[in-house]
Amino acid sequence: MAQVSLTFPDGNQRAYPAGVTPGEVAADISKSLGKKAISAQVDGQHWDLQWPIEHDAAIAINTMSDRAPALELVRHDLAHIMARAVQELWPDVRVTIGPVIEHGWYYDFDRQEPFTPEDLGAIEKKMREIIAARDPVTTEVWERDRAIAHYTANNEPYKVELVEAIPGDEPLRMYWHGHWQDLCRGPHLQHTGQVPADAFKLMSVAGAYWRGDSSRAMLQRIYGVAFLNRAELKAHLHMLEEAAKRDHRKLGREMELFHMQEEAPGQVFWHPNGWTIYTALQDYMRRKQRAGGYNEINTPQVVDRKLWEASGHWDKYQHHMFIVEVDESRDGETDDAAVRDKTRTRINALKPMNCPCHVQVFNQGLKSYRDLPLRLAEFGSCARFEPSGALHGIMRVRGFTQDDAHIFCSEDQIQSECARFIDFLADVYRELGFPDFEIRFATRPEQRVGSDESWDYVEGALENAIKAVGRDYTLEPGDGAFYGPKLDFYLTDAIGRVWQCGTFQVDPNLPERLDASYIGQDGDKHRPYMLHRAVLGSFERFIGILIENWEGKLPFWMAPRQVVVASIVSDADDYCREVAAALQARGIRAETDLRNEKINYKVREHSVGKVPVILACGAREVEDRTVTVRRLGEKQTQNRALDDLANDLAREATPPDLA
RNA sequence: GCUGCUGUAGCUCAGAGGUAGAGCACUCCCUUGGUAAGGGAGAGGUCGAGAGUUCGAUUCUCUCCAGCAGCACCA
Repeated sequence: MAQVSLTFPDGNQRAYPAGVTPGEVAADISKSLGKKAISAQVDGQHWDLQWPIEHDAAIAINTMSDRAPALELVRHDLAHIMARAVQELWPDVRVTIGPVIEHGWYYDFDRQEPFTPEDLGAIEKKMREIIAARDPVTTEVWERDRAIAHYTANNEPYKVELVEAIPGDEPLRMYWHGHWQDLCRGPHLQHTGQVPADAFKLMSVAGAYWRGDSSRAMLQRIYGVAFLNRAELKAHLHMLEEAAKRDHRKLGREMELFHMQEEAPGQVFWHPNGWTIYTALQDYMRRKQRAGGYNEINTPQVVDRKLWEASGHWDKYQHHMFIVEVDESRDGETDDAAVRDKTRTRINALKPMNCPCHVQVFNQGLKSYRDLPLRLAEFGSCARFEPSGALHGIMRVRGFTQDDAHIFCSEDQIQSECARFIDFLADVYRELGFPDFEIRFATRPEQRVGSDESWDYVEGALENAIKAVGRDYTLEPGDGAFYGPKLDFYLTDAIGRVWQCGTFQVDPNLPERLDASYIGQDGDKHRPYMLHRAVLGSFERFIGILIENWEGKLPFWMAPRQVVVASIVSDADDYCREVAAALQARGIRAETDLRNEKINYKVREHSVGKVPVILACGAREVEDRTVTVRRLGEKQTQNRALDDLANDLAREATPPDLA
C-alpha cells in the first residue's frame, strides 16, 4: 500500500497510508488531540480533518487555540448552522450562500415574509439546540449531475445555479451538519458542538441582491457576529456601542454643528459651531496649499451642457448630475409663462467635478513649458445626484466642497509631482492627527484608453514616486480609472476604521478632449498631462471623519467653542466678561456663561457640548485675578493666573502649520 | 435605485378609530450655589405630505417625501 510521509511542525516525520486524513493523524498522535482537533494546515492549505492526504506533505493540526483557523471555522459552521435552523423553522425558505466576513458571517435567504427581530431570536435558539446536539459534520464529493438533480428535486434553484457556475473540472463538495446538507468548499469542524455556544449573536437582517446584481432577486441577508469566547463577543458589542457614540450625526446635533432637512436631501445646513470647524480646516488647507506651490482659483457652478458634452461627462456621468433647464425667454422680458418662447431654453448642469472648469482656466492664453507644472487648486463646490440610498449624514452628500487641484505638467514631471504630492499629503495627515496612512496603487483596467506603452510609462512613474518617498503600498490591479492609474490614500481612525480620503490620478484624456496644450522648448504644441488630486476629499466627509475620530473632542485649534468662562456666583459676572474679552483679544474663541445656574450644571452642559476648556470664576478668582481651569475629560481642576493661562491657550490655539 | 424598518413637541421616545402624553431643552419665579443635571410654575404639536375607507383618521389602506440598516452605486 502506498505511503505518504507527513512532516510535523517540530520537524518529525511519520509515514501513513496514502489517503490518510488529518483527523486520523490527530487521533493517532493522542486521543485528546483527536477530540480537540478542528482542522489542519496541509502544505499551508487550510484542510478539513476528513480530507484525504495523497502526497508527502507538511502538516499541522489546528485546535481552538489556533486563532485564525478557529475563527474561520466557527464562523463558517455557524453560517451553515443558521441556514439549517432557518430551514427547520421555515421549510419553504430557499437557501443561497453564506460566507464568512469580518467579525462573523452572513447567509442570504429567499423567503416571502420578512424576518423579524423575534424571528432572529427563534433562529438563535434553534442554533443553540443544534450546537448542543453535537451533530457530526460529514462531507462527500459529488458528481455535478447528481448535485443538480438533488437541488432540482429539492426546489433549491439558487443552489442549482451555483452548481452550474462551478467549473466542470472542480470537484463539488457536500457537507452535512447532522441531517442538513449544503454545497460547500469547506473545511468545517468535526461536529456542531465545537462551536462556542455563547460567543455568537445574530445582528440584523437586510436586503441583498442575489449575486450582488441589482437586476436580480432581492434576498434577505441575516448577519451574525461570532468569536471564540463570550468575553470577545462582549468586547465586540462594546466596540459597536463606542462607534455609535461617535456617530457624527448624533454629535453634530448635540454640539450644534449642522443640520439637514428634507427640502435639501444630502446637503448640509452648517450652524455657527460647525462652520467654525469648516473654516478653520479650510484656512489651514489654504495656507498649506499656498506654501505647497498651488495657485487657488474659483470656477462656476452652473455650466452649459456643451462643456459637459465636450468633457465626456454628459455621456458617462449625466445620471449623477443636477441638470438645470433655464427658460431664457424670461430674460428681461416677462414673468408670464404663457407668452414665453419655449425654444429659448438652455440646459445647464451643476458641476459634479471641477476638472473641466480647471482646463478652461489653463486654456486661457498661451502656456509655455516654463509655466509647468501649473498647480490650480480650488475649494470646489460640487453637486452630485447620489442615489438616495447612498446618502449618509455629512459623509455621503449631494452638495459638497472638495479640496481639489489639478496639476498640468509634462510627462517627465509626473513622477516628481507625485512624490511631491505624497509628501504634501503625509504632512497634512500628520498635522491633522492621522500619522499612519496606507497607499493603494490602482493599475490599468480592462476597459481603458491610451496605448500600453503610455500606461507602462505612467504606472512606472507612480511606482517610482512612491518608492522615492520611501512608502509601502498595496497593488490593486485593474482598479485604475479608464484614463489612467491612480493612487488612493487611506487613513485609519481612532477605532480602527479605514477611510479613503486622498487620491492622485494621472489623466492624459481630459486635456485631449478639451484641447489643452502648451508650447514646448522645441516651439511645438504639446499636450499636457493633468493630475487630479485631493487630500481631504471633501470638507463635509472629512469633518465627519474628524468628529468620529475625536468623538467630538476636536484638537483645540479646531474646536468650535474653545473656552467657556462660567460664573459661580453672579458677583463674578463682570470678571468673567473681562476674562473672556482678554482671551478673545488673543484670538481665542471664548464665551461666557453667566446664567443663574449652579456650576455643576454648567460644567455638565459644556462637557456634553465638548468644550475643551471651562474656566470657573467665583469670589476667590475675582479676588486673586485667577481662573480655575477644567479641561474636558479631566476631573481635576487647576487654579491659574489669567495672563499665564492666556499665553498657554493662545499657543494651543495655533494651527499646527503655524506652531 | 432595491429590500426591510421608521417618521408624534427643539431632542429622546410613549400612546390610541372619538382631534395627544413623559423626560430633557425652552420661558418665568425662588435659589448665589465651588466642578457632570437645585426647586416650582408655564408655554410649546395640521401626529412627514397627499388621497381613500369611515359619522369621525394622527391611528386603517394607497401614493409620495425624508430618515435608518444593508445591498447596489461612488466614470
